[in-house]
Order: sequence, then structure tokens, then C-alpha cells
Amino acid sequence: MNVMNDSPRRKELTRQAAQLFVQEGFDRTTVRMLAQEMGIKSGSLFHHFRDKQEILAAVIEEGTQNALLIARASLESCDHTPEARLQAMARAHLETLLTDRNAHVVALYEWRRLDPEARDHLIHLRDAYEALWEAVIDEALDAGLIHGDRFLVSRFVMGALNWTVRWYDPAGPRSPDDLAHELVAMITQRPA
Amino acid sequence: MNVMNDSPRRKELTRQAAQLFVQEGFDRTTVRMLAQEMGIKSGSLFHHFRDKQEILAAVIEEGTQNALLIARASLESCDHTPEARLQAMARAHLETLLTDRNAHVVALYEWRRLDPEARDHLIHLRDAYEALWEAVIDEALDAGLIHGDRFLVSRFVMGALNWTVRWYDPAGPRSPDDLAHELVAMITQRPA
DNA sequence: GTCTATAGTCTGATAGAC
DNA sequence: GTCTATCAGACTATAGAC
Repeated sequence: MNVMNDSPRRKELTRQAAQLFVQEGFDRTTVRMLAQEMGIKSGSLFHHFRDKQEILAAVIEEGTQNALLIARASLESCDHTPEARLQAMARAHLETLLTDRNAHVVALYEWRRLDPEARDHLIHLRDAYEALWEAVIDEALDAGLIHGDRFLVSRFVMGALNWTVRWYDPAGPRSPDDLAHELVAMITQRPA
Repeated sequence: MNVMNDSPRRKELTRQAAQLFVQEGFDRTTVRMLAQEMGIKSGSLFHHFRDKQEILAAVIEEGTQNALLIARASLESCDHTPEARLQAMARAHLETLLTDRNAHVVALYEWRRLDPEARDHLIHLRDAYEALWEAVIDEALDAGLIHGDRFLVSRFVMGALNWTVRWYDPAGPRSPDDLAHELVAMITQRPA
């Protein structure tokens, strides 16, 4: 069994697992469902992953890493104003949540299902992503664009964004970009 | 089996189930765990509830009903300004989520685990609670206290509040009331 | 790398005595 | 209203052939 490799095959299997975990939740997703989605039998799955937990860890690592990369790229290609940077972060966050609709959602909603060892391994990645957010929030606070406690504002903003997964309708009239714009408008107190 | 009764016994069992559902999640909570928490054997559990699903429905009904009652009471005993009312709603919401720490959390986080019939039965209760929120948001919008789209502002505010469950530390320095105050300050753009 | 077959465990739920 | 005993099915994971 190939533990901890990064083969393209494993990446693809991880992507398919993510989709099922979002649809059904980790606990309700059986190894048989995963295998079927991947077009193999359940026994074969354990050639690629040691156990079901390792699949979850792979999905969450992929989801957080991806969110981090996209957020960084987004920050590098936007205007250098606090408001533009805040908006870029919100848009990037929503796009990984609502457009890809898989690994990042799993990272947020199934984090508690990780066993302690996997959590210890992935917590640094998660911290890096949250640190990026807090830096951008800090800039907005320093510029007087928003007000309040840095820790609480970060948590509230991320919470508002994370919860969109529960109600957002991709077929509806609003794009993730619209949502990002409206959220920033809400906390910077400008009419949308 | 006593389906759909409201005996004090059943209420108490529902309360204990809620605690386990929050701790472990619905899927990972077995009927044996529930029975043990209740001080009976697993077979006896089915005298009070038809099946595991019915326990979940009872918890969610209890949690939403309670949130609705507390929110209404909170609105009736606060000042009649849009800001005070917004704060009262936020405080009530957080108190049912973070202080009771059971049934309302289950209502929010395990809603998707309800089977379709139970969802149909409970959706009106949930709608009533959300309508209360939207009314208070509307007042704040009309008064110019906040800006934006009524639907989006409601969803963002509720998301920010709901996500506190994931990070709030009851042993920390902040009370639910502090959080409510900071959230309202954030969206009304006043220094905390 | 995938298959078949299955071990071993846990699950929700039922039956019937008390 | 609670108990004991148990069923039938589903679950993760393994073994060994190809």
C-alpha cells in the first residue's frame, strides 16, 4: 500500500472522494460507495489508502492547500488597497467553497472527524490559511475600514462565508463574486 | 410505543440525546450510547421512540422551538430601537447555541440528517424563526443602521453566529453577550 | 493494481418475559 | 416501562489469487 505518495492517480481518487464526502458526509460514505465512484471494488481501495481515515486526511489536506494557494494568488493579482484585498480573500474563499464544491468544504465541515494524529499534522496548514485572513483583516482595521477585535472579526467573517455552503444556490441569481462584494459592503458599511 | 407524545420523561430523554448528538454527531451516536446515557438498555429505548430518526426529529423540534421562544421573549423585554432589537436577537441566538449547548446546535448542524418527512414537518418552525430574524434585519435596514440586501445580510449574520459553535470557548474571556455586542458593532460600523 | 471471498465487528431494531 | 436475547444486515479491513 502506497502510504503518503502524491501520484496523479491518488489525486484523482481523492478528488472523487471529496465529492462523495460533501454529498453524504464522511460518516455516511462507505468504502463501497467510494470504490464504486472510483470504478473499482472496495478491496482495491486499500491499495491506495491505508484506511478510510487516510482518505479523509488526503481530502482535507488537498482542500486546505488549494484554498491557501488560491488565496495567495488572488492577493497578488489584486489592487493593494485594504478593501480590494479583503474582497479578494472573500472571493477566493467562496470560489473554493462554492465553485469547486468539494475538498475545501470537507476541510471545514469534517475537520472534527479527523483522528488526533491527522489533526496534528494538518493543523499547521490550517493555521497558515487563517493567518492569511487575519493579516488582511489587520490591514483593514489599521486603515479604519472596519472596526472591532481582530480575532472576533476574523471569526465572524469566516463564519459568514463558511455558512454559505448551507444555503447558497449555484443556479440562483448571485455569483460567489456578488456574495464577496456584499459581505465586504456589509462590514464596511457602504450601500451595496 | 408512545409516538408523538410530550411526556416529561420523553422531554428528559430528548435533552440527553441532544447532548450526545452535539458531542459525537448524529451518525456516530449509537442507540446503545443513547440508552446508556439515559440509564436504560437499548431495547427499552424503542418504547419511547419509534426509531433513531424520531429521536433526532424530537431534538431538532425542541431546539428550534426553544430558540423561537427565547428570541421572542428577548425582543419583548428589550428597548424598541432597531439596534437594541438586533442585539437582543443575536444574544438570544448565541445563548441558545453556546449556553444550553445542545438542542439548537443539533437543529442547525444535523438538519440534513432528517428524513424528508421530518423535514417537511419541521420546516415551518424553522421558517418562523428565520422570519423573526429577517423582520429585525428589515427594521435595521429601514432605519439606515445597516445596509445591503435583506436576504444576504440575514444569511451572513446567522452564518457568523452559527459558526461560533466551532470555535467558541466557554472558558475563555468572552461571554455570549460580548459576542453579540461585537457582531452588531461590526455590521453597524461603530468602534466596539 | 484489481479481483473474489470473507473474517470480525457493530448496527438498528424486534420479540416476548416480567 | 424495562429487561434479555437475538436477528438480519451493513460496515471496515484483510488474505491471497491473478
